[in-house]
Amino acid sequence: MQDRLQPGGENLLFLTDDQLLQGIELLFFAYRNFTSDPDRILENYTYGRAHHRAIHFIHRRPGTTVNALLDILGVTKQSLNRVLRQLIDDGLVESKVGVRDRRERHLYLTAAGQALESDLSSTQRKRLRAAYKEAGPDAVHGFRKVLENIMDPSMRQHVKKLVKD
Amino acid sequence: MQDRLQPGGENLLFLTDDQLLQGIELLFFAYRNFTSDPDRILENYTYGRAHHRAIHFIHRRPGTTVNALLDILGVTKQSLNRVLRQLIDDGLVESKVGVRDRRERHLYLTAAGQALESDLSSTQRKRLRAAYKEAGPDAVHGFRKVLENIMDPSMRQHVKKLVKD
DNA sequence: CTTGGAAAGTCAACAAGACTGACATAAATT
DNA sequence: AATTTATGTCAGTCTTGTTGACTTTCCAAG
Repeated sequence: MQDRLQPGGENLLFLTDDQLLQGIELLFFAYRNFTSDPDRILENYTYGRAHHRAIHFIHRRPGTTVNALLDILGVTKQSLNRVLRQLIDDGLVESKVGVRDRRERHLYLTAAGQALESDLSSTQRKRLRAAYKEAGPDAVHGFRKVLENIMDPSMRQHVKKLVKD
Repeated sequence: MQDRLQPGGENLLFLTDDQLLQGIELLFFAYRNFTSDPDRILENYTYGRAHHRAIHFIHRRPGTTVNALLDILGVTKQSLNRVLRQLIDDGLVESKVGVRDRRERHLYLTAAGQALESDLSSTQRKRLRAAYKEAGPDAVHGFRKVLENIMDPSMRQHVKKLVKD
């Protein structure tokens, strides 16, 4: 928009402090709206955003262990345990003792868990799909690139990429 | 990356559910890392993220009223009031009675408030600047475009744009 | 000029979800 | 046999959000 090419010079207007502050605000508002859809659904349950996060990552990484989940979510085990206990008690998550290492608990969504995941996820996918569609593939590529750069390098491995067979 | 042009067809691979789920995870991780820098600074104070948000928006919109801030932050006045009271008591924020409407309180950062704002902001600007720089202007444009599309239309007005004189 | 309502501030109680610290159990590893 | 690892649990604290009730200030309409 405002960052046109300077005549005969390099365009660095997108690095001004004002542009950066706008980016900070964009992230703040977009993220809040983005999480508001599932939050509304969760109001009908005794669950919150913490449950949503656990459900999302168990869905994406079925069979993941508690420790791996702790690593991804970056919370304490006490905090995660409270969430998992509720989800297991309510029959949304199944915890299976590891075969190779029986200390480990491998986590899976039950049918009910998958149903809730689908509900929560579909609102966010819908919002993101509309945003992607309107912006176009090039913009989406830029969006992903900048987000990846914002992330700590050590966390980038946690974004699960589709593996082509 | 994975979304190459299909031979003779339209490229809609960036709209697959898997791509969308990756986008959801990118947003989650990037946003968390993005807020972790100021969070670390705030640990040295009795402040949290709520104080940071108030400081940020008072900095960007000096003289804004409590009501306008409530609209932007989307919290209850009781919640905001607790935060503002601390910041005012600690001499980081100044509350001035409105001239035209003396019920209104206009909020400003004091010198100390500006100092903390600068500390908090600089960590995020640094992270974002590096991310922008590496991704390039086109990617930044796409990043902003998608974030704007993700936002509720009614919130877009709240992202303060630089006014060219 | 009175009064209704808006803006702001305050008090109290509560809940979610994060935290720390301490401790328990089972299983794998050394 | 001793130690480490993975997990689970209890207890208490903190931040930050919530609702509800109430007061003060003060603009503006009748």
